[in-house]
Amino acid sequence: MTVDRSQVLRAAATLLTRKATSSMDEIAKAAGISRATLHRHFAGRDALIKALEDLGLARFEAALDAADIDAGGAEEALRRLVAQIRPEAPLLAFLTTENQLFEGEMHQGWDRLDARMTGLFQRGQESGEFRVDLTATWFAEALYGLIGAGAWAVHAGRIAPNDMEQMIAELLLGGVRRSME
Amino acid sequence: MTVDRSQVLRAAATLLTRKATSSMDEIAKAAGISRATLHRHFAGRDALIKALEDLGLARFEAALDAADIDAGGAEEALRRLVAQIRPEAPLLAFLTTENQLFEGEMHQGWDRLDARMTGLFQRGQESGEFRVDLTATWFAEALYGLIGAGAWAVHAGRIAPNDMEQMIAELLLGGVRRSME
DNA sequence: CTCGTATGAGACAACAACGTCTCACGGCGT
DNA sequence: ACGCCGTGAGACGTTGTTGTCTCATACGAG
Repeated sequence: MTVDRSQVLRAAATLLTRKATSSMDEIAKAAGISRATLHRHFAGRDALIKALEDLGLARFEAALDAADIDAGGAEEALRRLVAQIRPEAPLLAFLTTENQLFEGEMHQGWDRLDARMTGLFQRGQESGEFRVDLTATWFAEALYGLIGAGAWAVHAGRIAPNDMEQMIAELLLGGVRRSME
Repeated sequence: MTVDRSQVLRAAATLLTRKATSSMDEIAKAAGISRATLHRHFAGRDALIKALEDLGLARFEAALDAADIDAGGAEEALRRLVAQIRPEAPLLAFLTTENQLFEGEMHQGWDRLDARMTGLFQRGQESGEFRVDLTATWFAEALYGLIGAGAWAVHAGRIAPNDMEQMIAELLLGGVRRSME
């Protein structure tokens, strides 16, 4: 009976990613609850967005922890990270596309997140696994972009949900070009 | 004196990418014109979005033409395409992130555009330049995502504007992994 | 069973944004 | 110099959304 806040937030993220101007009423319908209940859980639209950001950051941090990104090879660590991110893709896609969040004061959590992400790629560069002619910062941004692209492609039916993880990891790691074996 | 429509649309795209809920007044300010003038050129918000979509599609088509994507190697064709896309990145980033456009009836032009994009990657796959364990459709979606990521990274000051072209092309082609020479 | 709690449905005023209008200003061509 | 657009500024009514409220209902715990 009691509303699952995170489930509501996921539904909101999915809807807002497609249509950022959705009204609270549309969000409530998408979440399968009434507008009154939505307002009981989130004071207003701003509070909803904020909760969305907090949840997304928490899930991203959790994915980084669960992937144990400091262990083993950087490539394998990255694969584990993408695997952990997969179920949270719609949520994270919203965060990375809604730059509105950064207009005011950027959420402090992003700094830490970016640092961990960049650190992973830097580790790969230092170990010789990753190329050094592109910046680790760009690698992190590219991963964000590919998560969004993957979530959209799945939503649009262009790729199978189960393939998303591999599609993102393989493209990010190896690119489009055919490797010479 | 007379307002440059495309310039207004570019400013609108840049603003709307960051904050999709921007009001017409904010858009007008961002474009450096009054709200009245904005309304004189675009009947309403819907018309503005539509014009944005039309312009973006036209620029994308023009980039495909200018890049002469059917000539030479697929890799070089892709590099030429990215080079042509660069100046239009903010506009295209808006289109690919605002999936609101697809809620109703998808703009017919997207079909043709997707077909050309996918065709380029398929050509590369058939010639042996591009890997075949990922789909050409995904390659196209990934490019869209990387354009958005690149535009954002430049806007955020994370990468230099002049580097964006190379960053996108190199990552898309070769990925993160260091190649064995 | 009974109570407490959470929800859905709907009404309500307040507010922000929209779309339209008018009027005055300024540059530009004739 | 004159007239002509195109623009900026602002006022206006209208619409849609928001946030809050009340009331009835349904579920679960004790």
